[in-house]
Amino acid sequence: MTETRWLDDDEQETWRAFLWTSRLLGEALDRQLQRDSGMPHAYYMILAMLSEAPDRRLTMTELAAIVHSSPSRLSHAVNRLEEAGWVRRARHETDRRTTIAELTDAGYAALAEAAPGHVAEVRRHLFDPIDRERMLAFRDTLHSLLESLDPDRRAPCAPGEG
Amino acid sequence: MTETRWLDDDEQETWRAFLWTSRLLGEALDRQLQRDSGMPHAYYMILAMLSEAPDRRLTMTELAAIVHSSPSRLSHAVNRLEEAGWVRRARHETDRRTTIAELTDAGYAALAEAAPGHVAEVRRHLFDPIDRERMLAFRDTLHSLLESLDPDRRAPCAPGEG
DNA sequence: CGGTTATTCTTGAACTCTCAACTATTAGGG
DNA sequence: CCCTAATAGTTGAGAGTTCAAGAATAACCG
Repeated sequence: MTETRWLDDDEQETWRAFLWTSRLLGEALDRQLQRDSGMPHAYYMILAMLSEAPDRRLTMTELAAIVHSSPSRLSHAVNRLEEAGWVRRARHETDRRTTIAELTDAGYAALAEAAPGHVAEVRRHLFDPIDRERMLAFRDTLHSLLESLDPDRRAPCAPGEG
Repeated sequence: MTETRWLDDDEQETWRAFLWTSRLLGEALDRQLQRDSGMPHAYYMILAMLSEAPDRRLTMTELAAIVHSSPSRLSHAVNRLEEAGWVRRARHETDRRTTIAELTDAGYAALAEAAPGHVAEVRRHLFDPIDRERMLAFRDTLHSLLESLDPDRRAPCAPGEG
């Protein structure tokens, strides 16, 4: 046990600003999606990532890595999404352990309908308030943080339509 | 309804980087606190904010604003914290509607014991990976976002020992 | 004053997430 | 080959959050 090095004032302010920003932004997006499309943001993300995959199919493990979810969380979520008719489970051809999650047409339609409102909300809260230069610096900093948080680089931040 | 303006590649990358960063960081902190101190981060924050208040007391409304919580969430949380003996509810002198939440000595002790490990985790994930210059730029960007997300500026990011 | 409105806080139900435990299947090593 | 270990996924219980509803009190205002 070494002596604790406390946060100085600048660090304190940075940390709390990050905390409130991610909290408020997350809540704003959850509220908008829940209200307008009846799904939480985590579920939207699952549909979005599936929609970008080849044949709109991914194994549970692949999907969990992409949306940064625990296996358990994803399994529960897919249960709900299946009940809603937006996702379907299928068997893997050769490995009988693995389950494949597949976006249904209804799921694609729900995603397509939800997307505009969601993107507008992201733009309003995340991109309207800052100019492009600051956005790019912000992105670089986030990538540095991610590298430390997720050393295995499981998940891409690359483009799609989410 | 106007035509949707989708996110371009840089925006997409920025948005996802922010999403995963806040998700992973939040989960890391929750896990550390839950494991080492038996409380989720939201509860730690409540104790921390109370500890910085005059007499370690705040009304529920004040506290909710400071920790960016809904009244309901805070009420449930204080129920648990009261069961744990870390917080006590008291009456307001003149306004019988308002409840005052007060940090107990046991609560202060729990906070003091949890703090070093928590701060270490914040430092490890948030400050070790980036230098001071980028941290300050990061902070400024977050403040811009906060201004849009929280126009009433309800909550301070100013220093304390949280 | 008296009635409406706003504020403060709490509750219960529904839902999501976490964690630990568990099943089933495949891969590895003597 | 067989036994162990690793991988893939699911489940149930417990805990936290959200939302809508409601109770109590205070403030407003004609």
